[in-house]
Parts: sequence; structure tokens; C-alpha cells
Amino acid sequence: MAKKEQDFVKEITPKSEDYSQWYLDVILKTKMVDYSTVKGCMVIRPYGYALWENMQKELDRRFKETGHENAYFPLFIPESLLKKEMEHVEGFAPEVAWVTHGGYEELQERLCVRPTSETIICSMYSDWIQTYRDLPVLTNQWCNVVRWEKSTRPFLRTTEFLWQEGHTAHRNEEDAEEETLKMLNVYADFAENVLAIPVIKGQKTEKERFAGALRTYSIEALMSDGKALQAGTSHNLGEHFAKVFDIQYLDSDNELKYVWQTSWGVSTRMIGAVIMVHGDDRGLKMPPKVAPTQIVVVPIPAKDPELVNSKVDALYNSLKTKFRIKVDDRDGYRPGWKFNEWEMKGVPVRLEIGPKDIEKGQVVAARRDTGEKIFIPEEKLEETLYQLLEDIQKNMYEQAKQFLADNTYVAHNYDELKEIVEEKRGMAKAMVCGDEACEIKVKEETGATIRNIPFEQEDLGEVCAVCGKPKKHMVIFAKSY
RNA sequence: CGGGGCGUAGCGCAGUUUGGUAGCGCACAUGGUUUGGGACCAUGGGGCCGCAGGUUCGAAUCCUGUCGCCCCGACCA
Repeated sequence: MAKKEQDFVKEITPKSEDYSQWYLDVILKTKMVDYSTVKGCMVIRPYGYALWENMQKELDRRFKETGHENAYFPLFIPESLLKKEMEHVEGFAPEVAWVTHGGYEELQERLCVRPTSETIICSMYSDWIQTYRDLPVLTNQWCNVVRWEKSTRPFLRTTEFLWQEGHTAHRNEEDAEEETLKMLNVYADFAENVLAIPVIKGQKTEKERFAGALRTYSIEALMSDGKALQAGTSHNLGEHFAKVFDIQYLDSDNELKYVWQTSWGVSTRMIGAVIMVHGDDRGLKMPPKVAPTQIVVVPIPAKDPELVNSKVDALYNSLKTKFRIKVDDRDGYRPGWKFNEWEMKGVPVRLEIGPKDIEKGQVVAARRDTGEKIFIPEEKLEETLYQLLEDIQKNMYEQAKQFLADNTYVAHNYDELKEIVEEKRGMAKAMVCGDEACEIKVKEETGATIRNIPFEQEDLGEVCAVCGKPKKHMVIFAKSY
């Protein structure tokens, strides 16, 4: 008996024992993903995909609110098109997959499987845009992209992944910069208020800038093993692509001008962030706003099954249009087994209804985030559930925020920086001189990189923590996924 | 792509050293007793032992190749 309990506990490897194994256990045992037979590719199973769909809905709503429209561009990009922007192609060349044959015929020109769609979209924009009245063009695409990475990890780095990529064209630098920052803020809002993941907004260093961009901004999150994750990026592309792809418009002053462009994206990597930020030794913990199932009802069988069944049916019917709710009426599983299963899957609220509750006119609710059990009078059920889901959402954010605060340190000098990065784990705030040599030195000696230069700057000292020269700005150092 | 580890039932593993026709636990199916935190009994189904060659009378086991997975580096969302 006791032995069996231990076997179960071992079903998911504890985080502290082996974080990587914990991560794999969680995603495989909750049936979010499966491995496919293709290297570095994964199958997203319905439970994982449902989470992605909910994320899509929330993001899409925000994109529409900011005036964007969805469109779709081809998967294949002719080699000549990709090669037009030199820095861009050099950045992506090592990880591009090529199609060389169509049927048995060798192609005259190789086709690249898109690693990102800047080039093919720009080639269209040059036709679409003639006058300043055509601007801005605010397009988004939901699609898959392929990057032939050397090492892969489910959700965090896969050969093929799903994402959205926004591509916009503007009249001038100010409009483009405004758009770039607006979308970064959309991502930050989404991460914090929907996924309950606190993020640090900032600008990427020159070294970490997107290939072909003028400036790159990112939101960075901290995973529960102390490693950072770039959760979303927004790029001001400047006029680079416009000049290469000849995207010109006639302005109101009758001058021919190049457009200013932006691009921005988030991917299924966000799912990995949700798992690693919120998950615990019992498994997943889904933020209520995107949880595939927000509430699961577990009926507790009575002597008279009809008694409980009719109650559960009535309850389900009254709530089904208001919440993502599921009744687990499977035969052959005992309630305790179901409790554990749904906890592993991260469902925020579990309702138990048994003969005792029906007698008392109440429902038992259990919170996934705190484990707390609450007895809710039947007539207050709906409003209490709204409140409960909101509380859980808020509490998960607060906990993640506390973790971020607890694992963010200040490095005044190089010794402190090394100690933080190598021993304490987490994020290290430090002043730097802005010289790339310091950035490279830290990376080579500690493995940590500059995640970004936060918008919210603090004054931590007068000199660069790496070389001691006068400071330029504060950055965040961390090891990252 | 370099170094290391591993592919045997859905999952976790034993069997490989010393070749002899595949096993355990969980899960699954059926029947019964159960059911408020992972129940129990009985019966049963499921395997090209990652894949392809080779050695051998005979290969999960030995040899060669290949594909995939995991960890640590390097590279990247």
C-alpha cells in the first residue's frame, strides 16, 4: 500500500532531483505532446493544442484591437528571395531547410522552407504599397516555421514550431518605433495578465539583435530552475528590407520614400514557459485564463447513483456556457485517482459533488494552486467560481513575481556576477560599459548572456561590472534556454 | 556538430558480459466486490527486442552501418 503511493509519487520526477526529467515527465504524462519520428519535431496532442488555441485567441483579440489583420503567405521561399538581404540570410543560413526536388524533377532554384517570412512578405509589400494612403500595412500571420537547430527540446526549441509573425510597414521611423514598442507591450500584457508570467521588457544588445533588424526588443521571463527564457520579440526593421525589396511609396510631399518596417512574434515556446514557470512536483498548473479545462467536476458516487448524476447534470448545464468545464464521469476510476490525474493536468479548480454535499446544499471546490478546499453554498456557486478563478490567476502571477524578485540579484563587480550566474542561478542586474568585448567575456567564462537592457533602468554604480570602465546602462545577465 | 548515456508492450525496467525461440511491475480488457485523496480478487489481450545489413544451425544478446532520444558544450526563438 505504502509502496504503491511511492510509485505514484515517482511518476513525475521531482524538480529538485532532475529538472530536465521533470519537464519531460510533465509534458509527456499529461499528454500535451508526443515525440514524432522526425528529428527535433514533436506532436502537439489535443491537451497541449487546446492551450495553444486559447493563447491564440487571447493574442488574436489583442492584435485585432490594435488594428492588425491576419493573412497567409507561402511556406516555400525561393533561394533568390531569401538571399536579397545579406545580414538576414547570413543569420538564418545555417538553420534553413531546403527543398531541392519536386516529385522526381530537380528544381531549377532551391526553395527554402521558411525560417521566418520577412523576405516573402516584403516581396509582396513592394507590390501592395504605392502611396502614403496605403500605409500603415498591419499584417499578421499564424503559421509554422522550420529551423534546423543542432539541439532541440520540446516547445523551447523544436525543428518545426508554430507561431505568429506580425509584419508591418509604416510611413516613417516614429510610426515604426511606436508599433514595435506597442507590440512588445501587447506581448508583455499577454504574458503577465493571461499567462501569469512576469516579464522584463527591454532592448536586445547589438550582439543579440535579430539578423537584419535595426533594433530588437524582447520580453524575458525567469523559469523555475533559474534560467531565463526569451518569451517574445519585437523588431524595428528600419528601412533595410524596404531598400532591398524596393518597398517605396509616394508621400504627400510628392517624394518617393522607403517604408519603415517592423516584425514581431511569439511561438509555442510560450507553452514551455507556462510549464516551467508554474509547474510543480505534482505536474502542470494552468493559468485559468488559458486553461483548456478551467473546472473539472468529479462526482462522488452514492448508493443511489441517480441522486448524484442528476445533480451533476443540472450543475454542468448551468455552468457550461460560462466556464470551460468538464465532468469526469468515467467508470472504473475512483475519485482519489481522478483528483490526482486532474491535478497533474493542472486544472485550476476541481468540484466534488457527493451525497453529503447534496444533503447540505453545497459543493466542494479544491484549488490547484494552493490545495485549499472550499465549501460553496449551491446558490453562490457561479459567482464564487468566477471569483475563485480570478484569485487563482492573480495568485499564480504573484507567486511567479515573487520568485522572480527572489532570484534577481545585483552584481556590482565581476566576482559577484560570476557567483550569481554560476551558483545562485537566476538573473543578475549589472551596469556595463556597453562594449561587446565584456558581453563576450561573460558568455565565454560563465555561459550567461545579456538577456536585455531593461526599459526600467536602475542606477547600481558608476562602472562596468565586467571591466571597470565607466558605465553606460544596466543590463540583465542570465543563462538562458 | 564534439564528448557521454540510452533505444526490449502505452509507461518504468530486467534479460546482453557467457547467443538457445522474451519476462516483471504499473497501465489496458472482461466479470465481481468497491468508490469523500491513486481499491481488491479472478481471468485475459498486447512485442518485426529502434531500423538495415552481416556472423551463426540459431541473434534482444556478437560485428558493421543507420535513425531517434536524453545530458554536457558550441549554435539559435
